[in-house]
Formats: sequence, C-alpha cells, structure tokens
Amino acid sequence: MRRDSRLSRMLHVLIHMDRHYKRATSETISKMLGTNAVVVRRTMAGLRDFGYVRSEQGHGGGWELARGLDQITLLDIYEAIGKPPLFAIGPSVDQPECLVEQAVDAKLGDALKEAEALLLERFRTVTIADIAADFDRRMPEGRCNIHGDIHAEQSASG
Amino acid sequence: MRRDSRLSRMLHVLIHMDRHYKRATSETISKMLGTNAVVVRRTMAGLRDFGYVRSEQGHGGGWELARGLDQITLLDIYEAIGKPPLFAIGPSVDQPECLVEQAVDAKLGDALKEAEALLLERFRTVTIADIAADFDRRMPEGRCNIHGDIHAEQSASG
DNA sequence: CCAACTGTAACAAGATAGGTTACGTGTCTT
DNA sequence: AAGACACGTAACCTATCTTGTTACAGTTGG
Repeated sequence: MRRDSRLSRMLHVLIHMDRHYKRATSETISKMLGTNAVVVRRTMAGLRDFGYVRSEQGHGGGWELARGLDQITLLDIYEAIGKPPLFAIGPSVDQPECLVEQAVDAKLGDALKEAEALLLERFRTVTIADIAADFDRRMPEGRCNIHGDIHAEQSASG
Repeated sequence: MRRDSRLSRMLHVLIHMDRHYKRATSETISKMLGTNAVVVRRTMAGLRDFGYVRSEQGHGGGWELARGLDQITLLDIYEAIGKPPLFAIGPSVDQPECLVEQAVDAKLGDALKEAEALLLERFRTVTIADIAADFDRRMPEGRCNIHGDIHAEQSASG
C-alpha cells in the first residue's frame, strides 16, 4: 500500500457529481477514478451515512449530492471516510514503560499534534466549492478535459 | 505494518547511548528496543553514514556516539533514516490528467505542505539533548527505570 | 420476470516496515 | 593461528492497510 487516497478521490468525485446532470452510477464514477465500482460504493458509504450524498437502489438509481459543495468542507469528508491516520510516522509502542522513550514520544507527539492541528484547521476552512472555484478559473466552460462525457449535459439532453 | 517508528526508536537509543559507559552492541540495543540486532544495524547504518554514530567491528566492538546530543537535531535523524514519507494520505495518482483532480490535489497539497513545513521546522529546532533534558527533569538520577542495566555505570565499574 | 442498481462479504494484490536466518568480514584475546 | 565477538548485508517471511476483484443478495422500474 502506498498512501490513502480516499479523501482526494472523494473530493474529486463530488465536484464531478455537482456538474453531472443526473444521478451517477458507481460504475460511471469508478471509470472516472480508474477503479472499481465496489471500491466506490465502499468509500461513498461513509459520505452517505453523514448525509453528504444520497444513493438510490434499483433501476435508474445511483448517487447524487445531498447538499451544495459550499456546505461541505474537507474536514467533513475526512471524517466521513473514517478519519484515517494522517501521519506515516509515530512511536514504536503505545505506552512505553521506559521513561526515556516516553520523553521521546512526548516531544515527537507535540510536533505531530501541532502539524495535525494545522492540517485539520485547513481542512475545516476549505469547502469543496473552493476547490471547484479553482477549477473553474482554469476551465471557464466548466467542463472537465477528461471526464467531459458526464458533465453538464443539462442543456444538451434535458 | 502500521507506522514507521524508526525516528522514535533512533532518538530513544541515542539518548541511552549517551548515558552508556561503553560501546553498545546491536544485541544490547535490540533488547532495549524490543527488536532484533539486524533491525538495529539496518536502521543505524544511516546514522553512521551521516556521521552521528560510529560502529566498530570485531571483539569489543559496537556502537558509540560520534558527537554530542546537543549537536544532533530531530531533523538530522529524520534525514539519516532516509526521509520516509511523513503523511499517510495523498493523491491517488501522481500526475492526473483531469483538471478537477489537479485542482483537488493542488489544494490538498498546499495544506499538506504547510503541515509538513511546520513539522520539519520543529524537527529542525529540537535537539536530542532537549529531549534528554525532559527525561532528566523526571529522573534526576539520570537512570532509566527500565534499561538501567546499561546506564551510567562509569562510577561503579570504571 | 428481467435488467439495472446498490450493499456487502470474502479474498487476492501491492506496498512497506519490521522480524528472522544465514553467512561473510573484521578484530581482539589467548 | 584459532576462536570468540561483533558488524554488514542479503534473502525471505510476516503483519498491516488500502485497493482491486468476484460473487451474490436485495431493491426498483419497465
């Protein structure tokens, strides 16, 4: 395993969903992410449980946003995917008896906690709409260069 | 594997070495860390290459500090063990074609870079002597509660 | 009923730190 | 010179976690 990419993937897909003219199926989303439909359902399940997206079963079903992108922060999504560990480094044991080791882990833990606080503060203050706005500045027509097939077809087909 | 504990372990062992009255063998150190002598040699090899410790082969050999703990920062050790990844989260692919994905990764990357800069700044300004001082405040006699057997026996044995 | 979806369980794959065994080499003691 | 002691390193296995994949059950609409 390399690095947990669920947060990145979910942000990516939520922006696409916002520009999609109808519900997106897991299959469609999986092709967009270059992965498998089961992986999509698995990861999006958390977002559904937190009320950021809705899923409909059966014929014509799929996924849709349950609120605007300006109402969802990166922190929301981070929590919805289960707050996976942020850091790849850490102490060797959880509660060392050795007081030297305790001192090391305390100092190291302080630095990690500071960095984590900063990171989560950034996550808290950035909405997905902010990221979408960054994209719109680069692509004023609001159409993705790659996944254009599922984007903003409202005027053409609906 | 859970989290990379090499940094924590190396800091731990360097403080013990500073209080040891003679060279410590990989075997001794491994018992202190609850691991294997090969793991110790493997990890300490980086510290040796950077000049923070020396190793002597053959009878009576082992490991010793090559400079004072106040001359080694956490950043030094982090670099000496090969700068392993700090974060457990990240983008799904390195250079996505999709511009939405690029916008997501850019925003996410900014937050991660800020947190990383803060963390490395802490690493840079904290010496191992600082951690040892924390320990000394708790254990004024300078003797570890667990690994006392290899500590500061100078007055008793030499 | 059937086709199109989601929901989930179960298991394999890939990556990486860590653990273990084995063996080579250097060095001190006798 | 022999032998014990200790590092250096390769090779292989294990554990853990995300991701990928297959299989199948349940739901919905024509």
